[in-house]
Amino acid sequence: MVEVAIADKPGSASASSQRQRIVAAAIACFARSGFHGASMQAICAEAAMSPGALYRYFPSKEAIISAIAEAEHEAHAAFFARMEAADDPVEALTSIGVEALQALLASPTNTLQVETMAEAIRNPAIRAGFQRNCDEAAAMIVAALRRGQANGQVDPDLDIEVACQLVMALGDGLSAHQALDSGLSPERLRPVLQTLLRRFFRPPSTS
Amino acid sequence: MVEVAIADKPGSASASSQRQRIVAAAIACFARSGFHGASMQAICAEAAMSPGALYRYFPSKEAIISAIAEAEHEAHAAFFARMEAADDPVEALTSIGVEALQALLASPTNTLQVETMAEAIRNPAIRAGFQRNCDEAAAMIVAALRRGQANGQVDPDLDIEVACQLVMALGDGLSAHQALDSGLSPERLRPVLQTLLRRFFRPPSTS
DNA sequence: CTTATGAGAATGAACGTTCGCTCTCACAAG
DNA sequence: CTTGTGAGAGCGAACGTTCATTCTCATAAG
Repeated sequence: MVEVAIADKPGSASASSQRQRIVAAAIACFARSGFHGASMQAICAEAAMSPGALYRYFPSKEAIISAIAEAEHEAHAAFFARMEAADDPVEALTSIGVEALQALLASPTNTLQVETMAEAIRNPAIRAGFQRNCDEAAAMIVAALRRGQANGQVDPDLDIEVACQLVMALGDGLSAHQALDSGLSPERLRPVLQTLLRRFFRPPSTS
Repeated sequence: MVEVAIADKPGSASASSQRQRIVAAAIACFARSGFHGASMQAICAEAAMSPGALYRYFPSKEAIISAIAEAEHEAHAAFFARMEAADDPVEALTSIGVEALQALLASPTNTLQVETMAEAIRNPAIRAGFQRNCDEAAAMIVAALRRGQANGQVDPDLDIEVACQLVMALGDGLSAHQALDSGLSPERLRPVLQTLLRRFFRPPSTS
């Protein structure tokens, strides 16, 4: 599924491409059965690889989980980095939210979001990654909203930090609900989400 | 922790009180280690009961999980039932949201919310319960908001069903975030949440 | 030959669950 | 009152399975 572009070592199959093969297989298995429900044997089968070979590239199951969480972190970061360049933070939040949800719909990682959160509650390594993720995203969103306040695009009386937490919680909640069922199509969601964000963040009409 | 009020059978300890003892112990263990991380031995130890005794009251681990999910369902239903009697659906949503979050903070079930969602992705029985829960809550919220529209308390142009999904996702996201880190105190949250819900749902000011 | 790579059986621990036994106690018989 | 009985409740060792991980050995490349 995921192919590597650059060669790593002149060996038959580069080490990093083997790792990526394992990660892709693990994502498929974890999405199917959860972190604890998927066995290493199943991951080995999915990757067409023996346990001995797999353990040459990852020291433990947890290391694979961490690698996946790290990859998710980078994907998230890419989304939120767009907040930095946005002219209008409110419209940017809407677009990013809808697009992230659309991307999730077409990805095998959609169920892993909830899985990762559940794992983060108990696994300190995952938890640390999750919080770092949250903190980085929050920093970008808060900064963008503060800029918006300075530009008159965002209500200056809002408690921006709490508002940011609310918006991030909304995003995670939406991704969870969407992984579960929710015949909620992005097309139908978009205008309502846009209304919510605009009314929430825009300065009360004094015109 | 949980005491039974009505006698069940003239036996020394009533069957239903034993079940409640097991459920309470299981909640503690699941909150500590997750559904799959907690062993039956650990639940037995927490309940001060042997495996043989425990299996007299529950046929399997999954049955305990289902019983907990069912109990959560009833707790949720109690919250959302208040929507029916509310004069103002927007203010009711705010109060219910803050109170539910406060109740969660003081309860051992706070981390179970995420756990249950993760389990619902894969376990059909849990999933069915979760969806039933969602559907019932959505029905009440939608009905209340429709009444609000008729009374001029809610923007008549809103897509109420989608708006309801958004609000429920927000609630689940908040409970998840609060189980994970929660520098978010209910006192600080309340006014911001109130602002969000009011601005989202109220008719745009035409006064 | 040396070294990196992989296969796959083996390992020991831990799991959910079961089973046979013991204990307790209400109650009837003597 | 004492004794016998039967059933419900509980105990905890043991079972079979599955898991993550490791070990040994074969193979291919340099």
